[in-house]
Amino acid sequence: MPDTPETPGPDEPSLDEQIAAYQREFQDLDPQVEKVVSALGRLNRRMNVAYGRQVADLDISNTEWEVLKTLVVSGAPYRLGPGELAKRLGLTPAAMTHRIDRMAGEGLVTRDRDENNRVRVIVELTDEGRTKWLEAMRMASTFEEDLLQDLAPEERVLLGEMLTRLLRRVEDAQPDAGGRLTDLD
Amino acid sequence: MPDTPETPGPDEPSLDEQIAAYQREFQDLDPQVEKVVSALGRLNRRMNVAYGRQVADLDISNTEWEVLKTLVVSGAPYRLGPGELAKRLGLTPAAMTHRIDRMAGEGLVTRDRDENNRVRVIVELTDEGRTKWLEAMRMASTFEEDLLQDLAPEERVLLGEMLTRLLRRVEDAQPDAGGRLTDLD
DNA sequence: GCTTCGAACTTTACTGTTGAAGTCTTCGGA
DNA sequence: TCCGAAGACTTCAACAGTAAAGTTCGAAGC
Repeated sequence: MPDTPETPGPDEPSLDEQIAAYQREFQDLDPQVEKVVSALGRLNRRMNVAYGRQVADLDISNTEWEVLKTLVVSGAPYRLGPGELAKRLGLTPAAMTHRIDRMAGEGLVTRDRDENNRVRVIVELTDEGRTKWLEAMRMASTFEEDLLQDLAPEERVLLGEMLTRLLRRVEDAQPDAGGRLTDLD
Repeated sequence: MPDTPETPGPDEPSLDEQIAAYQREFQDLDPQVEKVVSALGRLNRRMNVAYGRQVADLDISNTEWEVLKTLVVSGAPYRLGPGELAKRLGLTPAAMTHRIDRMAGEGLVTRDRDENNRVRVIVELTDEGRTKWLEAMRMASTFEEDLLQDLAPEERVLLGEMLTRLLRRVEDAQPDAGGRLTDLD
């Protein structure tokens, strides 16, 4: 039997137990804030595991799926350079080189020199890559619909809106020396 | 200049642009659902980068901080076996062995054989490890407070409650063959 | 009291990522 | 035109993680 990375935290303490433990050690912790943050973290871990399992059925990895998504989002003709891909995925260019190697080998993308500027490289989605993306997307959207099944339509909108507000706070914050999230506007 | 992994997605398309792109390629995508899911993903990526930068000031890595948190949550006397730690962190035991090696070398934890059952190993938080956790927690809670500054107190509670509902859906779902999230109760 | 089984790590080989150095091309002066 | 600097990858060495095999101890049968 393989040493599986094991579904994260099977008998890990519940969210409330976890927060209670933190409060015992660190009194001025705001439990409301901590609940939001901890739930976000756990939710994401679980979701990534679920996505990974699903796309594995298509013989691609979670990381390859990320690349496919990025190319699709860039729109037709589904082309980006390795550097741009790396930036958008938060990877080093070196990692991107290897990832593209693999994916080109699997026929998900092609890698070619830009004839107009021979320093540049163009990574382009193949039809197979586009098909894989579509299949993954279909599976993902089913999963996501299941995940949100307990939320009424208005709640979904509200949740999306609140998360967007948080996102705006992190994304628009200029890299402040002290690491504080500065006021916008 | 080092090849930095670069703050994820500096000029990545906005959330709405991204969703619009998906819809062009995959018509029956529910934009409300997708907005929630994409915002969750992005938020988490940004937050992890931010945490990583903050704890780096304490000379620990994000992954080491995870271990410290897990031990603190377990409560006094802050002891767990490598296997249990691995399970809670979603890692293989092998990875845990190396992580503990490193952390023991840095004085954040101790590693000892259990005298009552010499197959078992006990990882215990040191005072230094506990101090690091506390400092990291202080920085994190400031950041989290900043992050949530645009939400009114009632909104924070509501957000936490909705996220908990989603979490319940993923955590309680039995590993269903088809990957569907089954109905509970 | 052996022996076998199973549990709890550890070790080894391989894969993927980072950080730093190297290569190749383009561009902007001297 | 030629040179130097900058940009865009790629290569290389070190490190972290996974999978699978190995080790060691404890427990359960015979």
